[in-house]
Amino acid sequence: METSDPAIAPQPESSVAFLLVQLGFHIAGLFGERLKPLGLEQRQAGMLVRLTENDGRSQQAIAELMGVNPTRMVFLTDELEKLGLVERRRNPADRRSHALYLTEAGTAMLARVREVTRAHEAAITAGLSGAERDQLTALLQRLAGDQGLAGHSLPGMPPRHAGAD
Amino acid sequence: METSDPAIAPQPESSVAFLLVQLGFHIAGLFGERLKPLGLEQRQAGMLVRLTENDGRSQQAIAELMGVNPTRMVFLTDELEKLGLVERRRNPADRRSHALYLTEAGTAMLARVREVTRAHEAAITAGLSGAERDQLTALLQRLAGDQGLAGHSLPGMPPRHAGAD
DNA sequence: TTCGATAGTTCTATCGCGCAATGATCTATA
DNA sequence: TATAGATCATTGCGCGATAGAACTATCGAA
Repeated sequence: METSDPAIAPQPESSVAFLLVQLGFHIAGLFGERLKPLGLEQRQAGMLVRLTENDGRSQQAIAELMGVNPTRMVFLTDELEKLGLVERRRNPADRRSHALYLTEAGTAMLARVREVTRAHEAAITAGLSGAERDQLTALLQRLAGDQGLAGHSLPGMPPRHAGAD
Repeated sequence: METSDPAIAPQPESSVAFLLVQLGFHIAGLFGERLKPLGLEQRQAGMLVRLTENDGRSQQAIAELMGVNPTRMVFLTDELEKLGLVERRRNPADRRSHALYLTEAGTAMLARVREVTRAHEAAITAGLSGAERDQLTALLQRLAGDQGLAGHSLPGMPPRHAGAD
């Protein structure tokens, strides 16, 4: 414990926790910026991703997957439907529920989202070597595992970002 | 680039950016939880920390340091003053401005905040060896530097956290 | 003294969010 | 078949956080 004893490291800048929070918020905001040219918010993009993996599930099922309130899900779906990216269809087996499907435009948009995501990741890790990237990924995954974070639960992305200057 | 080619890593769970966002939000929320027994929010605690380093500066100066709106600063200062942790004093040289000072209670509270911060950091990094912690810190600092993040700009902490079940 | 600039405060509009109530529909049971 | 309770989606309402505009007091300069 002599290498980095937290008891003598009161500088928040050298704290893992602080750095993670700072980077997390910054990167989330940055991703929002990168998404703007596509006319999407983070949540909307996230929903598109969830949808491909779960095409045809009910709104509530998707909402649960995303960890969002059913009420919000209505609004979120409204927006994506208005954009023509998602389609509500009555489930003939249970006409209470709306099954959600990606439209063709939605699939195309998802491809663009994936491209943005790739560019985003590349920009973030541009300063690292491949080995460092792997190292970092492994460490972060360890932390995430320790904290009981499953891969699919996004707690909450900031809707907008002030610009962080 | 054969070790972790982003072009063939579409799984967001293995993305550095995604992990950082996920961890950042989770850890910020967790810190908020740890702060609750003290009766403080993250922003308030953050302001106490900023204040020790800048005792006697004007509200606006502190606001700028923290990257918050002057309007918010008024409210923030109000709260801390109501709690008896911070004191507004008129600056005799310029009676428009309010110089901010930590009270004795504020200094005591700051010590508790630091203790919580230490425990928080320890809990986050409990699963890492000292060497790994150093490695991770170095990598994160590199990223933060690459992103142009100065040590003092907290873009925005979430006021509360749903619990993330 | 008078004028423009500045620090802090207050007021107000906006936005995101969750809870509760509602209508439609399903399932179970008599 | 008919009725009761549960479930899905939707809508309405209010709360809390926030930023921008307007206001007051004070400063510095002409």
